[in-house]
Amino acid sequence: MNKRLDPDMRKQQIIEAAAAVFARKGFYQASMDDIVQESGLSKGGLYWHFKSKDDIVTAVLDQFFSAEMDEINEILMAPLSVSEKLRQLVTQMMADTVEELNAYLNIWLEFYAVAAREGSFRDRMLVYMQQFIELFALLIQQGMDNEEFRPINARETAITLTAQFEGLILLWAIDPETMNLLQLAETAVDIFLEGVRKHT
Amino acid sequence: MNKRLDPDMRKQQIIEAAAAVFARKGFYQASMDDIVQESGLSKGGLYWHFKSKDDIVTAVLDQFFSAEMDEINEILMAPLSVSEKLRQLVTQMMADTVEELNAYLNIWLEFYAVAAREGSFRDRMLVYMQQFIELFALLIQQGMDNEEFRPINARETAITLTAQFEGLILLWAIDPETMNLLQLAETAVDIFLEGVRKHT
Amino acid sequence: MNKRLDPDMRKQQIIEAAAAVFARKGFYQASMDDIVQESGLSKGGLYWHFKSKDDIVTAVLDQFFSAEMDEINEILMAPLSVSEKLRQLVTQMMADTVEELNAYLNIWLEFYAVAAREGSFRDRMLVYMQQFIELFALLIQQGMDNEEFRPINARETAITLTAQFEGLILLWAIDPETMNLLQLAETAVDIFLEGVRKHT
Amino acid sequence: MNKRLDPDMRKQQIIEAAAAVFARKGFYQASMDDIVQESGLSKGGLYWHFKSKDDIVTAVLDQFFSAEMDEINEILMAPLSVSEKLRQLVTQMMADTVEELNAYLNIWLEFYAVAAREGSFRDRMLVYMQQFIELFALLIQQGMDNEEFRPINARETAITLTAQFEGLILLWAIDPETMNLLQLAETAVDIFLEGVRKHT
DNA sequence: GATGAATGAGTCTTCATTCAT
DNA sequence: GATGAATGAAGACTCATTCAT
Repeated sequence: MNKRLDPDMRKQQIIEAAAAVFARKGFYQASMDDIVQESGLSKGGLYWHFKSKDDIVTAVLDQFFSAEMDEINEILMAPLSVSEKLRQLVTQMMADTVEELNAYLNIWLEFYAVAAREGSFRDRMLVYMQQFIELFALLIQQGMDNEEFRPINARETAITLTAQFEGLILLWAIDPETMNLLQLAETAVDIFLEGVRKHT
Repeated sequence: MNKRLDPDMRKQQIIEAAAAVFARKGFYQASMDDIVQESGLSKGGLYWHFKSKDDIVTAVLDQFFSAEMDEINEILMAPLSVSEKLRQLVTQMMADTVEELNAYLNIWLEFYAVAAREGSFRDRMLVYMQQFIELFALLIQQGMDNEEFRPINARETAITLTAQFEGLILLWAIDPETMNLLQLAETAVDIFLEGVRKHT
Repeated sequence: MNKRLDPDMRKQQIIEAAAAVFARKGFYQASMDDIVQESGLSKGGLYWHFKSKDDIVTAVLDQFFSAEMDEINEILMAPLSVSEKLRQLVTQMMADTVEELNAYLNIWLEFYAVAAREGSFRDRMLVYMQQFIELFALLIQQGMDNEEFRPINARETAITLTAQFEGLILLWAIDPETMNLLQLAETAVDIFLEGVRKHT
Repeated sequence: MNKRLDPDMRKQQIIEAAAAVFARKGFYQASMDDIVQESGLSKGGLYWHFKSKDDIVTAVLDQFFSAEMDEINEILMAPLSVSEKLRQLVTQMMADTVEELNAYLNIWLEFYAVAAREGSFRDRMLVYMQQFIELFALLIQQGMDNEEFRPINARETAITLTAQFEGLILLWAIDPETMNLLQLAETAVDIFLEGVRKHT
């Protein structure tokens, strides 16, 4: 269709089309033809840039992960108290989820499902999860060092905290009408911070 | 193969076969032929008892839900302090998850993914989630009435708590080797209980 | 369902149900389950009385033929001039077609289609057609003997006449809204009678 | 099998294969696999050019109709008396039927059956029938204007005439051994022309 | 006689992938 | 690089028929 774009831009174009289609239909429900139509390229064109459907799925997810990680890292750099950073993070991430990620939430959920079943996907997921947990663990360790938090196991607590937010997104994805994700997240942070804070 | 079972037992037989197949391959990856093979029945036999593949999926999930709800209800009836009940619940549910539910975890995750995308599934999911949240909310209300807990919004806290456990299961499903689900759950309850307890 | 009817009545019950279903869906579109439902009997019950679906189709058609032949014979016995008999026949048969046969017209048409393709059906059809033509031929011969008609080949003319009416029913079946079958049939007889009448 | 034909030729190739199969087995008895085999294309290839079995059926019939209409139109253009044109038409059409259409007669008959039952097919059939009747009506009107024919209702007579020929084909399709279609058609035209001719 | 659960070959259709152009 | 026609295995589902009860 459009001729001679930079190959990376073509890939990007395909990834975006695929993401839109996957969000609408799920990885396995979506067909290559759907992606063809959404992308405006031809069947052969897709296969020139990606060698299989799984390849496209993987590319979509990688892109998704790195976008999320970038954002988190940025917030963690800010010069705030640990408690404050946690609040920020929550506010920011949930606001993102509600706004722009909304459309891609389905992909997110489906990826958990697929990852739990298939090795190659799981490995990619693990890398991401571990980075995420690592960041939280550092933050928590910092909190203990500060004496903002009481002594706790940093890694376990980090996992717990990650789980808390993934879980909230999960529930909200099922019932966005009744639930206010931002408000719930704030309640969760409040309880968490109260639960780990050092009584003086 | 086997002839003339009680119709309910046949349905049960099919549901179990289907659950096993779904756990292995996922709802959409699994074919009716897979279920045929696993169940030992014929294609037509399956369709005699269930009118479509979706019908089987739904039956598997309903069964799954009601089993879980039964167990939870049982624990909630026990004559314990609210904090103790919460600990019990966690210990019990996570132990279950690790042991018997293990095989069906994949189904669980995939159902979240599908539910976020398709109405009929979502509705079933909502009913379950609401029951679950409701139970937690009651427990928390009880905790406040007891003066075990400080004044908090019971429903929001219940959602938060549900999210915490669903989230933990989610993460653990991806990385069961490194994570100790029971231990993590206990850490989570500790923090939670500390976070909501009334200081005297 | 109902118990112990006379076997012939059971057969009749099945034939009627089948006729209704076939009219609605066609021989091949209709399933045995459709007939089961319409008849109120069970699957096994149907197969007790008829050994196959084709058997039921055949029975429906035989019944259909003999009903039509009876009616025609009756009219031919009446003490009228040949021209008058022809008019009567037409009036009667077309009125029947419009009224009661209406529902079964589809069967009629489909049977032609099947008969043109399959031996066993064709043979049954032939017997009926030949009887029909034979009757017309006799009538026409009578007309010549009477000197109502000019000398013509009785058999060929009979076939021609049969074709005329079958053809009218055919066209009308496709477009019953615009066509008035009775009127058309009268026009056809008029032209025919004028075409064969002896000028004196 | 063959690669890269002109798309229209491919469609034509499929239509011809399908027509052959339908003639042999009927629309509903024929399977897509039969057409695949007859056409030498693959399953996917068929579905690339036609989106469903019904689509193929429709294409076969459209082609069939237009071929027939072309031929008729040609004859009607000839500079002959109306009576002569009618004779020509009959001779030509019946000769065609006997020769080349022979193989496709079954399709013709089955289409009547299906058309009487299903809307989309009926509509296509109606268009064709109306064109056909229209042509005859014009011819008859011409005959009256010429004073070849006595005053009659042109449309009704046209329908009658159409019915006469469709009917003859119908009967002949059931019993081609005993009947001489050409001869019968001539007898029919004779009687018809005598029945409508103006006595001077 | 009658029931309805069970069978399994067969149906139409989809879809990831390939490849001649 | 790109196209889109072609492939064929696989999918969900149907249905005439059988047979234990």
